[in-house]
Amino acid sequence: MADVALEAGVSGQTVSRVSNGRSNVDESTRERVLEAMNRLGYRPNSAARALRLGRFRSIGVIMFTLSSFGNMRTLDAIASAAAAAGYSITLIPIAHPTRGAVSGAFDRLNQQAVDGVVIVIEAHLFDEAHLDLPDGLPVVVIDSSARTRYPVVDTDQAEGARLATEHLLELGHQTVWHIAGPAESYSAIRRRDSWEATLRQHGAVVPPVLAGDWSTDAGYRHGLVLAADPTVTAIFAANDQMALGALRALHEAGRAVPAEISVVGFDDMEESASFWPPLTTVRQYFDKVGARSVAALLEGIEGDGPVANVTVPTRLIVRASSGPAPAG
Amino acid sequence: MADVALEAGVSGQTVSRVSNGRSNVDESTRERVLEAMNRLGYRPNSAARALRLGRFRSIGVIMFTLSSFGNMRTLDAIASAAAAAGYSITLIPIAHPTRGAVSGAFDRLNQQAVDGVVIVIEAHLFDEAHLDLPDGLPVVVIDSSARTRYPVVDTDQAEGARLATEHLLELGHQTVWHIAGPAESYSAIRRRDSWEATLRQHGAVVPPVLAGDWSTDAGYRHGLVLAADPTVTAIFAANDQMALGALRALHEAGRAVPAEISVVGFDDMEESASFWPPLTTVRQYFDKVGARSVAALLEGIEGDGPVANVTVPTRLIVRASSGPAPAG
DNA sequence: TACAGCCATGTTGACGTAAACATGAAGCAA
DNA sequence: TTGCTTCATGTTTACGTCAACATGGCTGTA
Repeated sequence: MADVALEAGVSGQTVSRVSNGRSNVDESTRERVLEAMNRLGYRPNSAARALRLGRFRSIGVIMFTLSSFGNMRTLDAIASAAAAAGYSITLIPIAHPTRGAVSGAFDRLNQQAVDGVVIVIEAHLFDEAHLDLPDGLPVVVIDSSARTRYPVVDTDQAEGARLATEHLLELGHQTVWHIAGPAESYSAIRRRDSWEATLRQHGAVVPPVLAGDWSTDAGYRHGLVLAADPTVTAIFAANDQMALGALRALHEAGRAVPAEISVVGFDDMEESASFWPPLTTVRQYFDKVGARSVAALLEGIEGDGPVANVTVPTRLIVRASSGPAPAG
Repeated sequence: MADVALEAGVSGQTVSRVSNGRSNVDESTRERVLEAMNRLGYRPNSAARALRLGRFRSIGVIMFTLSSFGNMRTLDAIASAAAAAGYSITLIPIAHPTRGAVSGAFDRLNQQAVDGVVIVIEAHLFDEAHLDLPDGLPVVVIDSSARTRYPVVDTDQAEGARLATEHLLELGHQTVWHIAGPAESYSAIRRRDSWEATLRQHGAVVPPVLAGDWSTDAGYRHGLVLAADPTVTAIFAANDQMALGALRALHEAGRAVPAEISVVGFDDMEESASFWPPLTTVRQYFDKVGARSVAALLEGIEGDGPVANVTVPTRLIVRASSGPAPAG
């Protein structure tokens, strides 16, 4: 900065004013300074600026696997929203979801230069009592328990599961089998609970829950079992990947979809419309979740009032994998 | 820091030494300082540290869509490798891949607090002449032209396409049709070129290239056309999503896979093994690409010598979607 | 002319840290 | 004992920026 000031024949303060777009600088001076900046390739030092201002203009995002469809879309939306607000994203991945790793990540976070944090951890794995985020650091949680002391932004899991289950019941199926997500996942639990509640509400028998782990393999394994059971006519998988695995199992077993068995997923991945048959599923608006969480966080950072929770609705996308229950 | 120093009855410098784990501090003093830190909830200020050291311990990642399978896996690997080296990741997304947006991202980058940058932009969209990264800022490019002045880490696209094409030729197919990626993508071009070269090398006819855009829709559209052509017996799609779209088109047209037509993809997404039929494909090791690019970048940041390019091999994963050419 | 008010610009200092140098005590060999 | 080394710790300073205050020229009015 001093070099620029020298080059332009002004003081450092004037350079600072120009670089921050302040109005009280003479036009000719401003141009001289800008030219000097270009000539010298001046870049404001963000560390010094952050030190001075006490703000980093950066948002931390804590995530487990990036490799899940939903997390990725959410991250994308968070990044876009943050960029639009002039914030950058600092990614804090947690490779192995052990409690120790989570604590470690939070410790590292304390050292990070962030003004706020979005936590995208769906599991019970972090015990809030044990993680001490710096006081006053705004936090927003995505896809977790509502029992946290931080604001929560989340998809309406219960509504989505209800839509899927009712869709199948309305097609005339006696009941709906459920391939669930892992027991540690809040969203998996909420989908399962809502599936069960919807069945009861409609007076349908509640079959045993099939525990999965979001993977195609889990869907495949349970799909093989279900395919062998002639009484099964409708399956609701807790995500599209498990639905895909189930579809494969049904194909291998020679069961027709949807003529003999209907399958419904959850997520609406880009590929789901091209599965064979194209998958009926519950669409989640991850982009909206991401955008809303950033908005909430920014309110926490720049605003003053308390931040409200946000629930994002879902939508049932009906495709060829679900159809009327077979006669008889 | 001053408070901690006062509380522990030492100088700020000693606090600094403790906080950096230096060895030349008496054990009793160290404990006293650590205790004071805990009592006061002291967190080192990363901005001040960065200002003093001129290092941020952060790596910038510039990406187009996060929502592509490969990018996501790569980002995951980059994040893990960076975390292992004590670096954090600053994500710089480019929402709309126009040239202006790219330049904007680079401008923003200049303001960012990063020690190096990984560029994951596969298209020609950025003209190096026009983007002025700060001199001396280490850069590694993933999945781009080898004509950049920066080190490149990339999957061996040509080898992968050759493996796929030869696999089909060896199964007795007269030739192989290709659903290509977008013309702006370097990796798409390399796969196409290698496909073509392999066909020629084996004396096979080279059918017209079918231009796609990575999407399942593109695969579906071209798949419908190919399904209607009785001479087509083998399809090599430039990625798994287009292969999935093609599979759907073939199903709809009632063409048997692989009895009548074989299909091979590229990427090996997690879902590909569960497609119907399970997809033969070329596996890319995105995690390796990510890890290597971070290693290369760190060498550029912390090392001194020139950084070499890295090529990561691929592997053909044979599944049920490819089989011998139909007789006659 | 005199004085107030405004505006562009300059000067000073502080943000929190760590490198460089300084100090002083303890240990050890001649 | 003397002189030299080693090691823990303290002091000073600079990193680059920007807020706060200071300065000085210009304009307009009484």
